[in-house]
Amino acid sequence: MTNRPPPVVSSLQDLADIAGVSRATVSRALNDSPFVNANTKTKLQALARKYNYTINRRAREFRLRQTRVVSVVFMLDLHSDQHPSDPFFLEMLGSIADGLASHDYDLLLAHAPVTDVRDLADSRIVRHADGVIFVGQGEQHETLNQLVDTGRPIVVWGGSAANRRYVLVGGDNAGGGYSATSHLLKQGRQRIAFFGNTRTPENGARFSGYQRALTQANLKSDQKLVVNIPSDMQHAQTAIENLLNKGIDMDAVVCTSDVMAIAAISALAELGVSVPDDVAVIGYDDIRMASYSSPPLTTIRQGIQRAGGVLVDSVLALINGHQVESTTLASELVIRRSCGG
Amino acid sequence: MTNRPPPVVSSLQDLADIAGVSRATVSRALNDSPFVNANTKTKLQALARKYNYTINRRAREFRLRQTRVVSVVFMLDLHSDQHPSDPFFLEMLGSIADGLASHDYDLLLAHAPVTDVRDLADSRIVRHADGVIFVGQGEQHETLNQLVDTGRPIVVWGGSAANRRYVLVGGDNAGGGYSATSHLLKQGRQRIAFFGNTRTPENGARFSGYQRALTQANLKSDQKLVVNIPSDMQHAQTAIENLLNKGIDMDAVVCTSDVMAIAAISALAELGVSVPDDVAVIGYDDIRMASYSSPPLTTIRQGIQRAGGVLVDSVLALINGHQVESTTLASELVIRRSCGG
DNA sequence: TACATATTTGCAATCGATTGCAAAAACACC
DNA sequence: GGTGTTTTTGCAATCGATTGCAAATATGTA
Repeated sequence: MTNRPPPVVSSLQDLADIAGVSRATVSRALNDSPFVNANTKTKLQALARKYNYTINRRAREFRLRQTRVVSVVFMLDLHSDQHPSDPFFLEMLGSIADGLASHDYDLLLAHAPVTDVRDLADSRIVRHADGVIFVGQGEQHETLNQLVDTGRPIVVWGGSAANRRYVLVGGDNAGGGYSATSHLLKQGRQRIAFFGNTRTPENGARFSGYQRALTQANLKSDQKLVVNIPSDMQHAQTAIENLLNKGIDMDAVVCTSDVMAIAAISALAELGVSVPDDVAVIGYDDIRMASYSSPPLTTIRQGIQRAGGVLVDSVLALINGHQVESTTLASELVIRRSCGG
Repeated sequence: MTNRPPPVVSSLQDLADIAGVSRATVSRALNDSPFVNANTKTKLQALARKYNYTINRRAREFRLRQTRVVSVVFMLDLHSDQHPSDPFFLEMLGSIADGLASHDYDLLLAHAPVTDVRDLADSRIVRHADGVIFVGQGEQHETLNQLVDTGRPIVVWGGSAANRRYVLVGGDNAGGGYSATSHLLKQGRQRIAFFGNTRTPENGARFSGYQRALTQANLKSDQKLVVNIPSDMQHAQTAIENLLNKGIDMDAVVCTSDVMAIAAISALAELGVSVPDDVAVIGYDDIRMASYSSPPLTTIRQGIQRAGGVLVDSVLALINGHQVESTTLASELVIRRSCGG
């Protein structure tokens, strides 16, 4: 087929030589500049396709001093020594990846838990990216505030917190906590436990919703039922075991994540407590597995798919120097069998 | 504290000017070259720290024509329209991320399902990275073979397949399928179903192990019990419903992933079938949730943590021009309640 | 045709780090 | 001090794309 010895085209100059124009013109043509004759432009673009040439990204980024990379940092709970294994992260990551890809940005995945702003600001995660998306605030609210002062475009998924200076995207956590709890109350549950690390803004808000629902039902929250633990499976399991061992009366649990709820249900079942008959359990996030667990999980749906898009749009807007407002996405109660649905 | 007006140090030249040497010397000093006087070297390194200067990665990569980036591509099942939500992916990703980070490489996450090699070879995923790790082969064995011919360093997590030319890292799938099945047989189960897409090399091997165990027990595999479906929750659920609706006799299910097993258990429970009393279920991967589901899941453990390290070491060795052997990691049966263990 | 104006194109500097080669400095030894 | 080695350092070219400015070409008008 191809009997022409294929010249190696590895730079604008090569293509310019073939076309008999200057590399400046080729550069402009491929970047769709208005200062190039329309015919020339089409011809050069066709030529680039023909020789399977694409602009050298490294050279371009070097010259333009940009990276076209956005870092994604998952804020791990420092009190939980586990690697992230919550599918919520994966679903969020997928949704962010899609959003970035559709804008031709790359996604740099950060791994390390974050403690010090200085370290962070100097790190590759931040320096080597045009912007950063943080998923969750952990207990690093103030760190994030300081980071925004360095002028870096950053966007955070999480809950609202006092004196916030960074752009926030998040669900309606107070509303979610409220509707979860009041749903259980409507079912006649009275002794409702709350599992989660309330020091994070997201969970703090969910907890306040939980309390509001109790107050509204003329119930007082019982400190013995409020279990302040990292949102992972191990802690949820242990918490159930502790409550049952101590013989604390309880007929429902509100968890701040679906994986906690799933682990709680398993722990209850292992100890012979029936879900939902004896104890109802409700999760948070509506990860895909929520509808496939045993029993299927009642939960608060956060629009994870939409979240990724909003996070990406926000960070790209910041990168392009625009003003960006924080966003709150609606949360929605999804009723399934785990609370007697 | 700092009363000296802080000079902005943004290039080797700036630092060289301050130190009164040439930028060549600074470059060599910061790269720990042996051709620099030890004193000079320490002095310059201290200076760099003091002025909070780090080498401009973009410039360096441009000059060196490397990226220090490794792409990770999750091979999605083309017959499954779902985004990845299997925690196996997340755990694998975390383990790869750690491995790369410890070698100072970045992780570029690829999103799109892959069909055509040409597209892939031209894509940013491949061009913009020094190497690529594929997680799973899907049904793209031949595509991967062709891609390796382009001379790119690629490493694949998966199962062995005929005429393979790429470097493979994987578990002992035939062994895993065999030990899962023979464990069930030892428990007296006779009508054992198999769920999974056997067209992928990994699952093909697991299926062959399943068959070998049956043959060894003088049982013939029943086509009605072999359900060829993508390894996701939706399909597993539907498969259970179909089998039960058709009244097909069965007392156990071997699944090619834990999420399938979890969904199968849920579907069975919803239809009033007890696990493990009526039907035993066994999964694959030993994701963290396996031990927290209801009932806890018997499964085949793949050393996911170790896998990431091996994948990373292999791809970096390829990038550095070394010869690399394929690796098979041991698989291990983990017995929990879901099969009566 | 001559001149003014608008469109296109090319020249050449630039981004910051690396490295082959040559020059300079340090050292060794007589 | 002179000469030969070995260590250090500096010079300057290079990677590939972008862009301000000037030059060239095309177009319009009298």
